[in-house]
Amino acid sequence: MRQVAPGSGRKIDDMSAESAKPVSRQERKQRTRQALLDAALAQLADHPFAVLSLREVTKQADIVPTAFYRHFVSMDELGLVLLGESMAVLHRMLEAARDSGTEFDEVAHNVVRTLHEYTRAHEAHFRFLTRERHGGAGAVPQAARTELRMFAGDLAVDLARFDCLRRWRTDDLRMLADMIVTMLLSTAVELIETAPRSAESDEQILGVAENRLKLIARGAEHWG
Amino acid sequence: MRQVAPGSGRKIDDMSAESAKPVSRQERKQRTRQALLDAALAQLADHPFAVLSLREVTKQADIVPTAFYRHFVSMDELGLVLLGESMAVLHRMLEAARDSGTEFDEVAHNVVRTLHEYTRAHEAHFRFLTRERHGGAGAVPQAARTELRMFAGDLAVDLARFDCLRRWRTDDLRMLADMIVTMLLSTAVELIETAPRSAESDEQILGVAENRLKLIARGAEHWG
DNA sequence: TGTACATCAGTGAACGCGCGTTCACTGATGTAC
DNA sequence: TGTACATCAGTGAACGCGCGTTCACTGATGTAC
Repeated sequence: MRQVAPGSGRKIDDMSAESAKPVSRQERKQRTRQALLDAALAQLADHPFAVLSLREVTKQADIVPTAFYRHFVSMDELGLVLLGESMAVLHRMLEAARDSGTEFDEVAHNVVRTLHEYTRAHEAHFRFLTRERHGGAGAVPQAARTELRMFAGDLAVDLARFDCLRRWRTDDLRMLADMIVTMLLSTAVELIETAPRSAESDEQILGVAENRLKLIARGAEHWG
Repeated sequence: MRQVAPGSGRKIDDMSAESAKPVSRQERKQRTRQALLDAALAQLADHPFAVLSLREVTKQADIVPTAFYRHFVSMDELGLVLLGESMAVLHRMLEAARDSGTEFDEVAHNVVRTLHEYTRAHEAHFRFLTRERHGGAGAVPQAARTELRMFAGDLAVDLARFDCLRRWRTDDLRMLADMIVTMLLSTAVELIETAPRSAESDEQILGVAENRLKLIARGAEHWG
């Protein structure tokens, strides 16, 4: 991110296709901002957010610590942006899984495949969400809990559309949605943290996850 | 913890019953050690373990920072001792819940009551466990995950004794045990974090938890 | 198109602070005689 | 029981380090004419 004569410091990926040479100031700023977010996300693989250091994040984003404040007023603000990104991923996943069937078992199968795809595409975000969910009293963990609670609410609305859940009490739907969210997130973390990574171990984890969903579905069918 | 002439600095609880005045050196040491553990646990209410500071912990235990090393070689060692305490609580709870019935619904009811009792008696330990479970790459979170995995294994063995689970595959029993452990721990955290605290809100949370267990039970009955 | 000025992302020195850890010490407790 | 010595939990000064944040600055980009 050092200032250089235009073009002289261009990175490899700037060369691709029709890469316009005149990188505008706001484009540069946007890139640095993204570099900060990426650097933070990378460090969150191993540590809770509360332990991140502004200096480490800026070092990894290749700017000087003080330049951080050109982009965020505090680490908490950056954390809340990451949370927004993570929740957007989750909502897109829910969108993708919607209408993936009418039979519970069919839905379970498809949901688990969708989860697999989204988890692999956004590992860091999934890890971040599960970690911060239990992360304590900071602004980020609190917001994460609120967001996930709202997300479970959205899911409950979707669940209400299933025939056998149509007449359930709202509380019970919430309970069901909470269980499913928790289960999906722990499956995501299992996928991410299992090493060595292989198609076989992924399939095994997905199989277990599908069974958990089906078990919940059986329970729901014989409820009340 | 300042050194004082014998008896001159006695605390109120030293006065109780037949409190022997001659507090031996090893008794004093044991008390300081416990004070350190308690201080750490108190701070863990709001923060992940990774963020605790030796200086804060010793301040709250009323000793000088350097005296910490008379009791533990590092904060990690202290954290692992806390983990041991927490797992002991969990195992005692499992023990107390064992043989609490033969019918699933009866067991669900009793288990949830036992959980309530143990959670209230050991709030900090329950919170510590759920937090560190997702806490990252440190020694304490890793050990917490290992311990909880083993605990789920123990629970799976107990589950195998139920008539309708007798013939389940080991994998499926593990899956069931994992779900139950996760569910019980999140119920504990809900109990702890819900404010304001009241008998009504506790009952509501316990009711939902009981339903979740029963739903899982229904699923298990109609499995395979 | 060329020139003069404004903007502002990134710089680097400096600050005060809390951190973990070292070390030589103190003085009450414990023990040997 | 009394005395001389050993033990060792807790002390306090000192260290070097990384932290978040302030500030005046630089110089390429952007704009007005």
